[in-house]
Amino acid sequence: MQLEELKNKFEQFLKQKGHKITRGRFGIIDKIASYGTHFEIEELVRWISNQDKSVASRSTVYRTVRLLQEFGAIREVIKLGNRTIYEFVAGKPHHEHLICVECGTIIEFYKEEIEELQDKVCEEHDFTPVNHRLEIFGLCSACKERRHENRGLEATA
Amino acid sequence: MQLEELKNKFEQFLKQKGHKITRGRFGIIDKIASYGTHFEIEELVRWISNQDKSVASRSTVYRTVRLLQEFGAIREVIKLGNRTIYEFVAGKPHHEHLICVECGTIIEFYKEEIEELQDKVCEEHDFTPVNHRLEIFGLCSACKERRHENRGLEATA
DNA sequence: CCTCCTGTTGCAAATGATATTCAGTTAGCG
DNA sequence: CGCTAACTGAATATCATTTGCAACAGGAGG
Ligand SMILES: [Mn+2]
Ligand SMILES: [Mn+2]
Ligand SMILES: [Zn+2]
Ligand SMILES: [Zn+2]
Repeated sequence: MQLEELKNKFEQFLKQKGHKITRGRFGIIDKIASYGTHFEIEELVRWISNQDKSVASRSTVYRTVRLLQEFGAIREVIKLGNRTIYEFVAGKPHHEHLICVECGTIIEFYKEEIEELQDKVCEEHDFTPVNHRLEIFGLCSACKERRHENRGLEATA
Repeated sequence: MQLEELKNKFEQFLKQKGHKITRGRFGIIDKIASYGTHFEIEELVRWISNQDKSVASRSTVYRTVRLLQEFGAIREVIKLGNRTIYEFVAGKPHHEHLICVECGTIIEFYKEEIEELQDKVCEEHDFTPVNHRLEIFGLCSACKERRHENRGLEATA
């Protein structure tokens, strides 16, 4: 399993920074990995404390998420209003997101051509890209249908 | 000037929603228009209160920015950490942003092909896009140079 | 114009997410 | 082991944004 590999690399990372290898930090990684999808920190905090309060406190979760971001295992993938949605990117290939503003459904996609065009744009502006985020907000097919139905009822009322 | 036209349309918008035409709301529009670039709300609040405290209070600025967003004259264009950068889009054509993480410089760009590819992706997922945001974070040319210089010094130390 | 009703404003206080402080606890080098 | 620096949890602070509320001002109708 590549989760172990990631943990090893994270260990290296911590050592290099003069940080310590602690139970809490690795417990959090396990929790995030088993959570399995996009998550918000508060959501994660609640989930962890429901499962096993001894893993880590809210403060440690926030601190560790930060470390994992620096390390590169976690990305802020969606910023909607004052919510921040993260993703565990262990091994997962890079991708972007479609977000349904009605029901919150998240659809992932990857378009090579878009990536290439971005590089082109950066070159044109002598800009060195480090990372990027493309968010497309709209309605998923289910919500679009639901809206049509409702509109129909209103029209006949 | 198209600012007047925008104000007229905003007036229509307000009436339709059962809202009132007030000095404060239009004063804020003028301030945002004359501010001229991307802005953060707190920044705008400070700027307005430096210029003319009688225009509007912090609360009214927040409330009005919200209205202008609904109306479509303002967009949240950049979300970085816990900062939100807005833009007055009156008449300005749609575009995306390159953001220098070192100095904060913002470069605007527009790539038709990227827009088209996005539409394609949405179709493929039966998703109805409402709006989108593409943020590319990295280093502007000036900051890239500066880094190289520093790296050079460190290397010889 | 005046009146009245409703939406609006400013301020203070509430939120909610995230950061920080600090005192007690551990990791891990020697 | 023993020590010291890093870590942790709980409480507290911060920062942006929102909300409650009492005073106030649009604007429709007279
Ligand atoms: Mn994803
Ligand atoms: Mn812009
Ligand atoms: Zn949906
Ligand atoms: Zn720069």
